[in-house]
Amino acid sequence: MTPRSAQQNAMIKDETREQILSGALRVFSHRGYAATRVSDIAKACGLSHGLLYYYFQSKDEIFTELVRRAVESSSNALLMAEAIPAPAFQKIEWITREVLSNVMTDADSAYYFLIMTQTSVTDVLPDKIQAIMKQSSVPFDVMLRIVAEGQIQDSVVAGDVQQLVTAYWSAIQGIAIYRIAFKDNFQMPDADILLRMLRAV
Amino acid sequence: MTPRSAQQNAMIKDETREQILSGALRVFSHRGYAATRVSDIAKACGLSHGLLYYYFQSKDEIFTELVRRAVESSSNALLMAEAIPAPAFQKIEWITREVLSNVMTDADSAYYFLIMTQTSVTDVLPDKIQAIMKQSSVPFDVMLRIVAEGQIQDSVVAGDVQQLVTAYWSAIQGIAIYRIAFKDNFQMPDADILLRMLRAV
DNA sequence: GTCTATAATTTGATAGAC
DNA sequence: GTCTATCAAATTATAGAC
Repeated sequence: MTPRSAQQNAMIKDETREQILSGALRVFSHRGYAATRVSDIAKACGLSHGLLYYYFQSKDEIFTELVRRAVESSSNALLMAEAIPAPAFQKIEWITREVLSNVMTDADSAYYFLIMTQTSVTDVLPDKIQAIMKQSSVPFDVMLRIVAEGQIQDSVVAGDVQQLVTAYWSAIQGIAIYRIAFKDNFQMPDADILLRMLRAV
Repeated sequence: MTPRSAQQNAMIKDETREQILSGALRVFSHRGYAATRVSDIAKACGLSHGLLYYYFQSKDEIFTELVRRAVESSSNALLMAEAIPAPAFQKIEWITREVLSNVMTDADSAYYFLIMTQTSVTDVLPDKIQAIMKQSSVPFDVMLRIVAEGQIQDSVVAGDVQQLVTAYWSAIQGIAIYRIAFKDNFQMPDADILLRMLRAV
């Protein structure tokens, strides 16, 4: 048997790392940070308890990486939508359909939503995570700007912008959670139902 | 000092029991079932660790009682609204304003929502609780009936009833969670914003 | 009724064999 | 790279003093 090259080793290491993060996402999202045991994660990704500590320094570090990715990806998605050269309401439509479609077809997408929700509610979390969570308002802030823009363009209904976005974004998050809770019995609402909250009459 | 009467003792016992449940609701809702330590609850209600076991047989039993109350109160509220002798959309309006008002002014109300959400998502829970949770679809089912009634009366927009209620109820739950996450920075959306999802045009 | 002390388990994390 | 064995700390639940 020829020895593995350094490159091959690096690839294996990378894959296993992702494998751990994937299993951890599933477990953390369903049980929350504190309730998740390291051995639960190990079992979920079919690896030994000890091996996780070869890839990550602690349970904290695994969770932190997941929260970091959740914040990063949702922020990027919203900032990208904002940059689309189109009328405000078209941006809102695009975001809504994109998010709902992701939540429906990609389980991880819904899990990331759930992790963010849990993290925002829980009072006991490592400091590092608290710091990352402070950037978690980016998606909400982007929505505030787009909705305000839509009101100027008369495509979004009049009313308090903060209230409109709170209702809209709460619904998005609520749907992601419902999708996980109901599993196969879940029926995804059409984007138009949500858009009625914002669309000008 | 005169000895306490049996009646006085019973009152104290009842009050302390409620005190425990009140503290437990706050802690469980913020940390989830498994992450909540019995000593956390004891600290939250200013009682000793051991005393909780005088009132409840286990951590399970405390949580079970809270879930039972959450299911019961939300079911009762919705069933009561359904029984109001009024057009369907007026029932929906009443429910929406009532729930949002409660979530805003009564912290416990929002905590109950959060417990229900967590419980519906988590995969590892005592069997007893799983059984209670099966009744948790009552509010959703009531909404299904009222919305269908509203469509017949042409006061609710056309469309798949399941989808409409999923969007509406997800938004309600999402708002309750957001209210807890944002605390004093939260601005409650006006009920009309949510009602636009359902109102006929 | 309420507390403190403690027993039995379980957990996060480490060490060392392969 | 991956596993098993093990430690120190924390947790649920109980026992017994007041």
